[in-house]
Amino acid sequence: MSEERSLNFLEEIVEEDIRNGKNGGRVLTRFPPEPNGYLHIGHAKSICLNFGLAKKYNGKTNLRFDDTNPVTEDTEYVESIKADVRWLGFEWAQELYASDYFDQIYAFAVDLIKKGLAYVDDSTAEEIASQKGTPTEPGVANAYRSRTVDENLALFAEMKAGKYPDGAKVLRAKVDLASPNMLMRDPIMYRIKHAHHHRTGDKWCIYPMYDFAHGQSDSIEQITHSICTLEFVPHRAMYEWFIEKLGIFPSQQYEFARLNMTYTVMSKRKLLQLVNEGHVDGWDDPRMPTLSGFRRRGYTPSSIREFCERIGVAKRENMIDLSLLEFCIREELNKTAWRRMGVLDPVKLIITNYPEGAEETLHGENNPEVEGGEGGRDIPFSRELWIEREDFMEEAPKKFFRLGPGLMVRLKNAYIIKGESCVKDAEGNITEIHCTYIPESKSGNDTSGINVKGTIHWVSVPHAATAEVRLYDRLLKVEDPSEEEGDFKDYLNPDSLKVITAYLEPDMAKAETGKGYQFIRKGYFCLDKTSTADNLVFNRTVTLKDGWVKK
RNA sequence: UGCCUGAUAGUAUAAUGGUAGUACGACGGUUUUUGGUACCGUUUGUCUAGGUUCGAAUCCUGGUCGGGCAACCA
Repeated sequence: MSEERSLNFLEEIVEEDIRNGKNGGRVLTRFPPEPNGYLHIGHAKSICLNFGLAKKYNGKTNLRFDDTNPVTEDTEYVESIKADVRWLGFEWAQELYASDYFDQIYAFAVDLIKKGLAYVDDSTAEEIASQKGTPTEPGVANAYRSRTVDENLALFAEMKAGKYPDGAKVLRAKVDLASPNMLMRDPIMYRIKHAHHHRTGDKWCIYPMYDFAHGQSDSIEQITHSICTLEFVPHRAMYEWFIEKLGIFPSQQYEFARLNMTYTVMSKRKLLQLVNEGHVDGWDDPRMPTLSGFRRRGYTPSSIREFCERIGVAKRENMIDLSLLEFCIREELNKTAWRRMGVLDPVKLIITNYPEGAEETLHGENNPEVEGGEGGRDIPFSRELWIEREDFMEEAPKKFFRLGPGLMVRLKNAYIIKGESCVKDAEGNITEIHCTYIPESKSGNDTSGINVKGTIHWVSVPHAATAEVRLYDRLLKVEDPSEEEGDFKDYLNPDSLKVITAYLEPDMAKAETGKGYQFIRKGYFCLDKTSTADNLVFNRTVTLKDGWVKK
């Protein structure tokens, strides 16, 4: 029942805290996206970690939007993020916004000014940058740093009141201009932005920076374990400094290594570029590593959760094989997807000894992985079939277990046939394959005594449903574009999408949205959101694992 | 050249001073009306040099290599 699994380092921390009675054993985490883009699979790791940890230790998780920069954020993103988190299968305790705390955070700032720990600086961004020094040289103080508390109080109030234009002044923490940690060299707490905020409207013209909003929000919510990615490690000193000086609830920050995956990019900036420059169809293009992209591609929430579970979590940089994600979705779809036949690269097969005009109805089970097959469907059969072009070879090598002159193969759920000949056009392309069938070899009723090594899929020509099928492949040609010369876009895979017209079993006209189908021997597919009754559109989620390597 | 981090098979991740294990991948086999699935097997690893110890992936010291840090972004 309870399998012995070793704990990851975050679980160890939490268990240790519980053992020590820290926070009364309470566990409260948060998932804190900035609503300035769509969630991707890297966020899924964070979501699974935060919600998973809370669930495991009887805690809760808040969804908090880190909306402190009004110029990049939008409610469109808020809505997509909520939908994606729910789709992944998680329910948050509270939906919160950093902007809900603006009054409180402002009061915190006033408190620090009164304590002589914050000051208003009139310097330009360039001046502040140069006065900060470099990693090897300390920064230097300017005259504003010694302003009196009263002066700072008055100036800060004026900043809030809108007396100054953008960039005229900032509020800075008075920490240590010589700190080896650049972030401690008097970081900016507030900047002036006369911008409309998607939630607070025009109430504010000053907005807190990340360092003076995130930890404060955590503290206000009494978050016990604030989990973020490694690039925030140097921020932890500020996180703790503010909490200590403010004397507020001591949330604690812990960092893990973000997810990187081969053959894709994960940064919001790059994903935005792909969308804006039209390299993809939008945020939910099935090639995108976004959750909406994976959803449209046919990935299930449970497969992504399983993936997040399997990749583990640690503090070292990592690059996960795309093949692990593919394994996760195949593993699930193999158990759930209904089997159907679809010919993606059709060539006509004529059964010369099957009567012209005749047809019959055969049967195939929906899912061989399930006891009883989950029912089945009727499959029309006739004299002319579509088969896969690659399933016929005029001069077949030894271990080619498919069709060729004199070679026998079984038509899935139907008869054994024997290849006879083929017809070619002027260029030598095969246009028609002729074969004969063995009437007593009918599937389920085979008295022929013949054993064949191969089985191929097919679709009856007069009965076939026609569909547009989108074959997706990896976004990039290389595992890691950051290891290559030049821009990541130089490495976009030109074959990441192939649109073809395929012939499917007529039954596929009744395909349901959100359900995964296996086109036998070809892969897993799902109905695209643009599909209509007149114009069926399928997306390939992933191919089947292919053990057949041509010599 | 400052500070912070990290380093275990190809990729991830365990082993918390006591047999280096698991998964994915790759390769091979058995079964198979999907060259899928399932099952079985093989393969490859503790960055390096010292030290402590009966015993080191683990502790100590030096080095090497990777990632991060000087946004009025988060």
